[in-house]
Amino acid sequence: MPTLADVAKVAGVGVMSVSRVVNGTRKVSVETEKKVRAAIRRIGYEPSEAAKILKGHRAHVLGLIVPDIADPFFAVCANVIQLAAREAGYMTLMVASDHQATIEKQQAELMMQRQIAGLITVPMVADTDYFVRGRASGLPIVAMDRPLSDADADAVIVDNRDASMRMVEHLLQHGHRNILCVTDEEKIFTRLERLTGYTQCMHKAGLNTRICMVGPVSGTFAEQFPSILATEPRPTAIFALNDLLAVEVIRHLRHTHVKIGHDMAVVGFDDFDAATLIIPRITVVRQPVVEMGRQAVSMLLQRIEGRSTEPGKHTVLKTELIIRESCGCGFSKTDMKPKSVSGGKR
Amino acid sequence: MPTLADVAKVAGVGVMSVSRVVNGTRKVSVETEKKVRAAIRRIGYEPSEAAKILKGHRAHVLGLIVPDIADPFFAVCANVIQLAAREAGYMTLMVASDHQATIEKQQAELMMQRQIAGLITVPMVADTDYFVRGRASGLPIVAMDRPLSDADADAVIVDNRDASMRMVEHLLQHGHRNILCVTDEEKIFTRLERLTGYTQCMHKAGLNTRICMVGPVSGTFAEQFPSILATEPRPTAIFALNDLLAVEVIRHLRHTHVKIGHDMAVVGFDDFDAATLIIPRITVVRQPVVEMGRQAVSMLLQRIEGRSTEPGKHTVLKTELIIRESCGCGFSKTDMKPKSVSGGKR
DNA sequence: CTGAAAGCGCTAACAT
DNA sequence: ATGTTAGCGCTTTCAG
Repeated sequence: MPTLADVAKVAGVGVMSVSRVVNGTRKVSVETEKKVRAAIRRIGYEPSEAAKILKGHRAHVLGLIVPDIADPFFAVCANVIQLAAREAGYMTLMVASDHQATIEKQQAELMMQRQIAGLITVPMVADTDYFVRGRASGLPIVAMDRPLSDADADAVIVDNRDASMRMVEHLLQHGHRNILCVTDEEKIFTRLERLTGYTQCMHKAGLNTRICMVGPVSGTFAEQFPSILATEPRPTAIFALNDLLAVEVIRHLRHTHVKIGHDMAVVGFDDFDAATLIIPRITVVRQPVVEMGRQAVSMLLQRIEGRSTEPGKHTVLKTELIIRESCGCGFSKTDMKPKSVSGGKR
Repeated sequence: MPTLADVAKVAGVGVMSVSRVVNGTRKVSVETEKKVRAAIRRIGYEPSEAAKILKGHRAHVLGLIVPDIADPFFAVCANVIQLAAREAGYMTLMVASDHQATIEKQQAELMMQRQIAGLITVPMVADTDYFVRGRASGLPIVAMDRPLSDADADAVIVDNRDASMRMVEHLLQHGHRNILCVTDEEKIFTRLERLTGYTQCMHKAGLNTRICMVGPVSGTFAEQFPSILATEPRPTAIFALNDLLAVEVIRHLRHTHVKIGHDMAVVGFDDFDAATLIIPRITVVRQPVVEMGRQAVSMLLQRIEGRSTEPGKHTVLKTELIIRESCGCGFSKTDMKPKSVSGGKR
């Protein structure tokens, strides 16, 4: 591993001239530059990031914490983020918090020790102390999918509540009055917002809410659904608050031969591959996953490069209602065309 | 940021005592240790990895290169690997090569510059020069999903050819004689092996092969399928060589109202969520994704910790034929039970 | 415009 | 068992 000093020796100049050429820190005579460049190529010099960090610089590395990399939603996010980071000259230290705030915190601190230039996180709790310490030490942080309570944090989120309301409204227009909302036990921002959207919309229409909570404590959807069906008034539509829940619901419905779209309308939050393979195809709220990732990196880079010093901004991205057939909407020629699913470019 | 020297000063001992306590390098008197530990806690010391790297140590970081993090197969791999790495005290530098050998190489070299302790890669070409340079500099490398031609490389792969043969055999047992194999234009190990398995099995049975290549050059499946159907003998079964291709096939079949399982048997390689949501459910070859990731990390750690110095081993993992209904097999009570999909723990 | 020296935090090697 | 020193590769500072 040749060092800066080696280059200097070969080029016959001082170390600082080499440093200046490499970093373009200051003016250097054309002749010196030529000699240095030649020497660099000749011995194959590559700067040591470790030495720079030791001198107080930050690593050209971004940190990324998501709950689960295997989750299609986060996988697409992670992919975009890593790509954008690479294009900007950064590598990505990526970790799954496994939905645990303790792991999230621990990994965030390890990343800080490594002098990452910035951090993108899908925080498990809105009130993280590592975030405060991070900001204190000047580390830019962008929250994704869920905001941080700290007013100084940038965040990229979507209009969860609004999306939820639009979806429920659509169901109401189909004449549904008893809409079951399926959620899980996680008390996270997105779920809560979506639930609120559902509740508000139902109440505004003068209707009762009906919520099925799925999870280790409450049990699976399959376990709870029979008794839900047995209780009047029977729901005629199901709104699943994320892709995983939608899949669970659909799977159970298929198993029990409840005909989706006929016996029971089914709609979901998050678009997923299977949504267009099933007949009828599932109506969903689509989140702009790719855009979210791009935005997060863009905001982070702004902070890193010191271009922005204002207090934290919340970028709220628009969701899209993808009306297909599972809500009761009829088939249409254009609707039946197989569309490429966003984010699945391969 | 308190340093080792700071701790030494506060504890009233020499720097090396502190270093020894922190790293457990050598015996230290109980008293000194107590003083040091107290001082560390008091001023909140945390070791600087950069300084260690400068001293010639390696970072406690693993590199991971996959073609595409958004691809469900690799997303699950990545998740497992990152988890196993974390459990072993390593962070993971993760990057998508976007199926391009140039990006793979470039990122691998950046990782090496950062002094990663080991690298797991899904190589785009079997013959990478960065790998050679890596080994030369003592960097352990494990290839995943596809082997490297270098005999000294560890690899974790599956029995692609055998799996393919078993699948085709199953189709033959159903009485199919004209089986269409759908593949893509990527000339990668897995695809080639699976194709070979198909071809060998067909030839062994005295049957002709029929291959539909999908890609930018050849065109989409939808474009080619009509003419395939028009040509005698008409295929009665389709074998898609990966999950993405299977989805493309299924989507087109749905669109053209070809009834899967009745008009046309459809089977795939790689299990995917949608496979069990569709009726009939899709018969597939399941790869042990989680096991692959775990194995890769385990092999890498062995090398890193110097426990193994033998030449490269190829670990070949067994695949599993998941017989469902799309191949023509009848429904059975146990088969209909919704199973949890491996790797999707959330 | 260029160079020399000091030092970032750590540990290997050598004292004690 | 413990302390001291030198130096990893780089940049900041100060002198030319």
